[in-house]
Amino acid sequence: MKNQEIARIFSEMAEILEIKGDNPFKIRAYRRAALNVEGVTRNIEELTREELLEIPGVGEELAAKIEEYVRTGRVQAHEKLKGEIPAGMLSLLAIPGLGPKTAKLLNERLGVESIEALEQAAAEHRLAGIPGIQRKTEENILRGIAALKRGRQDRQPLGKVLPIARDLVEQLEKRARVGRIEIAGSIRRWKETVKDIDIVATSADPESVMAAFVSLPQVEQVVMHGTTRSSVVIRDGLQVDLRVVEPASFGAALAYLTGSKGHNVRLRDMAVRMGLKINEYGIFREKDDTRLGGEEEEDVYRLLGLPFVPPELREDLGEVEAALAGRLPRLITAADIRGDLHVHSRWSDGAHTLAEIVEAARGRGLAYVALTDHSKGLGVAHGLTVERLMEQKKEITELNRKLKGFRILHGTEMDIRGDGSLDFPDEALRELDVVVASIHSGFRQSKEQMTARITAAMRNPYVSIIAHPTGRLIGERDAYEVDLDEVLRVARETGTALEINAYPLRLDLSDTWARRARELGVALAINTDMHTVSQFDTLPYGISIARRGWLEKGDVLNALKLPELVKRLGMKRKRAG
DNA sequence: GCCGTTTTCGGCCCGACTGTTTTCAGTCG
Repeated sequence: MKNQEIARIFSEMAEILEIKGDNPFKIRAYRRAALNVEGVTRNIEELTREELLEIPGVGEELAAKIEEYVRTGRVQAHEKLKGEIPAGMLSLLAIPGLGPKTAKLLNERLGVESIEALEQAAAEHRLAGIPGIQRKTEENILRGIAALKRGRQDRQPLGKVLPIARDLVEQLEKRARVGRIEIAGSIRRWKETVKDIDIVATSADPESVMAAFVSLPQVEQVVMHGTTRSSVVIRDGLQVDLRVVEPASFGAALAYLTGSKGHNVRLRDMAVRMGLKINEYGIFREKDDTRLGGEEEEDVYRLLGLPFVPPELREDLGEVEAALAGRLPRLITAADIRGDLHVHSRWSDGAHTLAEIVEAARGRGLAYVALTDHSKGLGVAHGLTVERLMEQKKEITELNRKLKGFRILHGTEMDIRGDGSLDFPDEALRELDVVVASIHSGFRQSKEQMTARITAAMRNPYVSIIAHPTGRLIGERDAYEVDLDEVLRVARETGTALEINAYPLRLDLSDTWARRARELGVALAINTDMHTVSQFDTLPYGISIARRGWLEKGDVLNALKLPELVKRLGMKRKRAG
């Protein structure tokens, strides 16, 4: 997939155009196209000209550039632009607070082309005195460079940031007189990684809230301290933005701060065409500035004639069009999930007994779990031999006999071995209700080998689900090379489901691939892969990925009631004869 | 460069904060 590379080229072109001082709307067009190309779920190389033009923000010109890149591996206009600015100048834009205008100015006046050269010039106070630059700007640039060098992490996993954000909200509620308060931004959209924390609140005394905010104990640096808006950097290098508005503006501010930027631009654009104006204070009639709404987020959508768009969909990836056409999906919710099809017990490397797992699952409203302990190939995890698998079956049968309104399905998380063979023979698999198969070794194999291993497993009539299909650990380990287009094709062909793993560092399939799977009619299972009962509580992360992938209840295997699930699992075996 | 129940040309989302300025440009979200 060249989607990412093309997106990077377009956004680099936007940056160069910005430095050159080109038409701002043209720059915005490149940015928007870059964002949307990145979000395209299909392999962009396979799209026709007509399909390229359907990407929001891609017109004839940019479609031609995409085709040029697919064909030749480069974009001439991009090469030409790169030649028009000094090499290295783009790197300066990575410094927070330093934009294209200043980068250009510094380059013209001092000839700096690298962060190191700029740092030295600033340290020698050669910046102050350039028109528009005084001592403070010089200090800010040095601070920005220092922050960059500290390895200001670009994006951090949602699973790490969400608890921190919730804690901040709790502390603000305790220390300041806030009315309504909510986490906004990409956290509220449940993006798998986030760059900063956005919080919006109401208060009768905004300035005191700001004062309390910038003096929270975990604050390391105050970036900005205004009367209604402040920014701080806390431990872990996370930036936190707080915005305080009047109660009448809470909904509008929440919508604005939730974004995404692309989504907001679309809404505001629609508003302008309707003679309305949207900002973070409300939605107004343009001609006389009358406020029409804004206390609730729903106001914004209602006044545009749209149904409420759930935050998870607000990425400008077709949700505005779908809302206009009345075709928004009825997204799956936590209440729809009836079971968990990927669960480990003490039989392999889990921490709990079957009874403890059942109790925890029931306590969370689930009606079934599939016990899927590891297979023998995974020695480090005490994988089960066929003999122990059959012993386990006895225990499950016993326990099921005593249970009312809950069922343990017998399964396995079977290792797909390095050579592509499976860890259990069909005679053993036949005895199980659910077979989850996954890769645990040979992560460095070629794309062809990986794809062949997974598709071979899917062609086994007993394999029900492929777990964590890309093997990634966000921020720790990249996904292995695998042709997911081919995996999806074979999944559809064989009737195999794919997993959305709810473990916050996994979350694969990812949102965009889940959406593609749904479009192809491939079933998904949202599983926790739990090893301790507390990990049942990661389910919301998996559900959020499913929602970001536009999934409805009907797309998800473990939203089925038990009898339907059992029937569905049997279908693949029957088809295979 | 994109895009159209206002338009195929002429628009294109909107505001807070900072620093350097005396009314605004740059940056960010």
